[in-house]
Amino acid sequence: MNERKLKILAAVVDEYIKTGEPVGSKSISGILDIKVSSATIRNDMAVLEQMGYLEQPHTSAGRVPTFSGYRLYIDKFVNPVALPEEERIRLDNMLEENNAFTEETIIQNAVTALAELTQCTAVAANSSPKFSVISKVEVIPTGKRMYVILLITSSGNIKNKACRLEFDLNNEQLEFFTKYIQEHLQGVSIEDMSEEMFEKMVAALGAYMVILSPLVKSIYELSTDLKQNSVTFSGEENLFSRNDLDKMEIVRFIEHKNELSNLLDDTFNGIQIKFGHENDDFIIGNSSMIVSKYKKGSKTAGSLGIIGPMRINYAKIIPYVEYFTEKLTLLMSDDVQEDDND
Amino acid sequence: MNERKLKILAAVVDEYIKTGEPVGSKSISGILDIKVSSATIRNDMAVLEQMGYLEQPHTSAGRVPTFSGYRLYIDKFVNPVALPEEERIRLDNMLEENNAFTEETIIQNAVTALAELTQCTAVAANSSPKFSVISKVEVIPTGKRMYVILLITSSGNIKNKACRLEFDLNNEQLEFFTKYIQEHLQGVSIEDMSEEMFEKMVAALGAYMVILSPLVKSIYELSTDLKQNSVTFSGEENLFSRNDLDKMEIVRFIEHKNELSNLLDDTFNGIQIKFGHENDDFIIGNSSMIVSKYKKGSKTAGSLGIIGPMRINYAKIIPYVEYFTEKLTLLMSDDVQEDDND
DNA sequence: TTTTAGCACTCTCACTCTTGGAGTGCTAAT
DNA sequence: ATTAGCACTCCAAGAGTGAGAGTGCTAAAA
Repeated sequence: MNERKLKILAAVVDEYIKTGEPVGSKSISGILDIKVSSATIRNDMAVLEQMGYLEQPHTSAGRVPTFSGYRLYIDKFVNPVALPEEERIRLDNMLEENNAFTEETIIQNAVTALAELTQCTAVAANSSPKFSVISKVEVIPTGKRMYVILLITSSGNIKNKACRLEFDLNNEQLEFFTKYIQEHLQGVSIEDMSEEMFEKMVAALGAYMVILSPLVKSIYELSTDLKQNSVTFSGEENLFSRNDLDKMEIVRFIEHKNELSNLLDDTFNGIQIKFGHENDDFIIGNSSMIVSKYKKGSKTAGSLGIIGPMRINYAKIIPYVEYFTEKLTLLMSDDVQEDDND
Repeated sequence: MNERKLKILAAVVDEYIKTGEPVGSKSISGILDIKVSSATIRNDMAVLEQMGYLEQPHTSAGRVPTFSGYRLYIDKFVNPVALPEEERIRLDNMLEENNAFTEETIIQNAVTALAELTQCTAVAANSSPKFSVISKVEVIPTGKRMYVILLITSSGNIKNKACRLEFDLNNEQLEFFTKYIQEHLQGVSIEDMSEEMFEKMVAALGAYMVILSPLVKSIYELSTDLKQNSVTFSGEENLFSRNDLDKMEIVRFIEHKNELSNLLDDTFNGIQIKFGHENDDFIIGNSSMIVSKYKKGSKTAGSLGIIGPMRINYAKIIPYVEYFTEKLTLLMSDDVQEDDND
């Protein structure tokens, strides 16, 4: 593998990203700055194919990059540049749209912005709620035997759930229960809320147990909601404008999209690029996923990224993903700080 | 138009619904109980074509029903039967899944169930929140300068919004404001909440105006959320399994799906069937929409229905849509009654 | 030893041509 | 009013064709 071969590989990838057509030796010789004949390039391309970086759709077609080809290209030739100041300001504004104060809304904004900027499908898997604590529990009567449970976390996540009881509670009962669960839940970390904990709470209710246990059950259900990694999407419609996907692949994606919360599992930091069907997978074929992680304090709190065609402008997209995840890490840490000050 | 022609039309529609292929005179003569030759049927079909009930994709193909053909077929031959008792019980259970006590969750269940039962895309446009009143307003401090506004309506709709102030409120201020908005909003109908009303409220805050107006603004935003007809979907993925749609049509649908809230505009009661591209439209071509309305008290509160291929099993689907809307009307009225007893 | 020109070879894509089948409309007989 | 018969139309699928793009190999040139 020499300098020229690398350059040829880069040229093939570049051209393929641009046109989507297999690239032939002749067009490369036109593109490359070093002047060698197409025959020389042909020889080099044959070697690159043997090395596994290129492949031919069929005998007399040009070459197309393989997974490893893309990888090498990205490693050697994509140097993500820092975004210019004005672009960063623009992105910051996008994150703040619609008075986004809570984690949920900030992430929603990030995903929406990313989808818009890249014209791809953007996705975020947020597990940050798990690391926060219950900051507020309220039980609000809303009608005949109807009660709303309200759970607010230190990260600004707000969840509610309606619950119907067998009997109406009198003021005393309601006050007792509210006080009871506030004492037991406020300040408790979401991660620590277990089924056993709620079972103990029910048991400790004593005489009130029968009447109040549905409320506890509702709270338990809310807490499992909070524990779940939430996966947020935007720009799913951009999948349709891609003509390298047939309907079946899109169905497959939509049906399995929630499995994308797995994208948190990998332990690497920094930008990661995954190709569809490269491993056993949850990504669509012919697609690549550019994703990075954000943290809350020292813990990984979630991932943010895009899913686009494999022939995508990596150099343009990577800085966006990087910037957004950095920013999210910052914003999440703000929250943490605020909790400490409380 | 005689008896036999009607039967032929019905047979054509039935067969076309079954196979999706244009239907020829020969296959009809095999299906029909009255024994006439294919030549006779050919003559009748030519007449039916002239009358506008059938059409030919091309000269030497069989016949396909037109819009009017479908209409006539539905009017004359689709007699929706009442669902058997056990089926109704099954549907009732589907509506109650996941402890659905609020309008929102019940409608969500109805849409999900309908999509599952019919393998189509189901949609509901609910404007019922407009007819309810605010039953509860709460302002809950959740952190440094952060407050959550909680709005609960008599129909069980629960909305919340986070809001960040310039300063922290002390207990006195918070209590004052909570009391103030509770007095002004609780019991007020959603329909009556106008921008002017909120402007007056801000003005009346006097000295507190500057500090508290962001809270009022958030409440105003929540109230406009409530006023919006919410459109709920389920089974959108079923669009993909249809092979009479290309990607462009699906994109068109997804991009315009929120305009479907218009489906409330028509004033008819009972089951309505609309065909795509028949009028100027928001429905996909080749599709039909089977929709009916549900009421709250005496007012139309929303619509529920499905969007499927034009060649759909009307006799099977219509009873479902009918039953669900009847049931929704019932459940909505329960709510109203409960309010009255309050 | 590396590069290049030349050439035969391969494969696809777009196009045309052909053919079989399904279905019709018309006519004349029942 | 119905039916059998027949010529006609049109589509869909398959077979065949040629142009074009690109390759690999060989032998000569650098």
